[in-house]
Amino acid sequence: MSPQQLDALARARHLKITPQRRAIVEYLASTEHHPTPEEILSAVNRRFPLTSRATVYNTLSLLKESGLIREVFLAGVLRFDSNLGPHHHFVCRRCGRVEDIRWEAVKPFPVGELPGKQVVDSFEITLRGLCAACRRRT
Amino acid sequence: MSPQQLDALARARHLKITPQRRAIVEYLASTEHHPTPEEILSAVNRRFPLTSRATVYNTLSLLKESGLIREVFLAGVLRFDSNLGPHHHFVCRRCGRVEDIRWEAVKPFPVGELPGKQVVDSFEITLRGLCAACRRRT
DNA sequence: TTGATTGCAAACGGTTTGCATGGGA
DNA sequence: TCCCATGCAAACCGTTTGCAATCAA
Repeated sequence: MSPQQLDALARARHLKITPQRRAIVEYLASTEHHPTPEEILSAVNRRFPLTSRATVYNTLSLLKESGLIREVFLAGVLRFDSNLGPHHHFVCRRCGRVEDIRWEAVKPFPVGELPGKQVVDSFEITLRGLCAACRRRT
Repeated sequence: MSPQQLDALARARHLKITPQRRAIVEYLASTEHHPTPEEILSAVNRRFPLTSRATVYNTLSLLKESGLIREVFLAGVLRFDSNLGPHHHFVCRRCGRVEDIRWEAVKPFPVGELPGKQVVDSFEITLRGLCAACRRRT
């Protein structure tokens, strides 16, 4: 997701580009870390100190509904991911850090029908273990 | 997990077997559905109408710490799974139903080191789509 | 100008905690 | 008897909502 996409979205849906929205979008686009709403709030307020929690939540759900970011629940925590390409997630069981894992690093699972007649249209793999930094620290 | 395991746990850790704990364990052992704490509370209270929310949460964390049940967050909802064997989960995007998927139904992912030097010790696959019942109802 | 967006604060829902009572071992 | 376990209610935490004030278009 990029700030230009925000402009396009604003034009398409007659939305306003406020400083708050711009700051949130820029922050999300700048990090590969998967921030929680609270982290987004404090990151944004470091630059533009008058954004409220409600605005952060509003903007996040707007971006999510427009498909510019993805919502991901990892270990019971709500996070937002601006990497829209297919990838998996790695969660460090020591420090809680979340990292993206290249799609090709994991054998693909064929989307389709399961033995129980369910139709699978998407799936996600969450890997758990120790991140490189925590391994060194062991 | 079985009621006998509860007895063994009680003896090993000097814990008491109360009617509430017994009811919770029996309910968990009886269902393949992945109940939330609230569902467990009302199921248990249908039989033994004086179990409090706090007792349900206490007992669940006790069982979890003893390894008799597994905690699983699916779509932001806390659920408990008494199926301890390796398996995956399917979440129906229409009705929210959660089903176990046989481990062998999905190609295994080799646990080990990733390109980014993370060490993976476990992983979970969450499949999303339509369950058999919702497919028919479409 | 005007309606979308904002900040604030209250409400909310699920989970946790503190504490006095009660009941297994 | 002695604590462990319980019920209750309050506290807590992240998320949502209602509303009057504000500001981008």
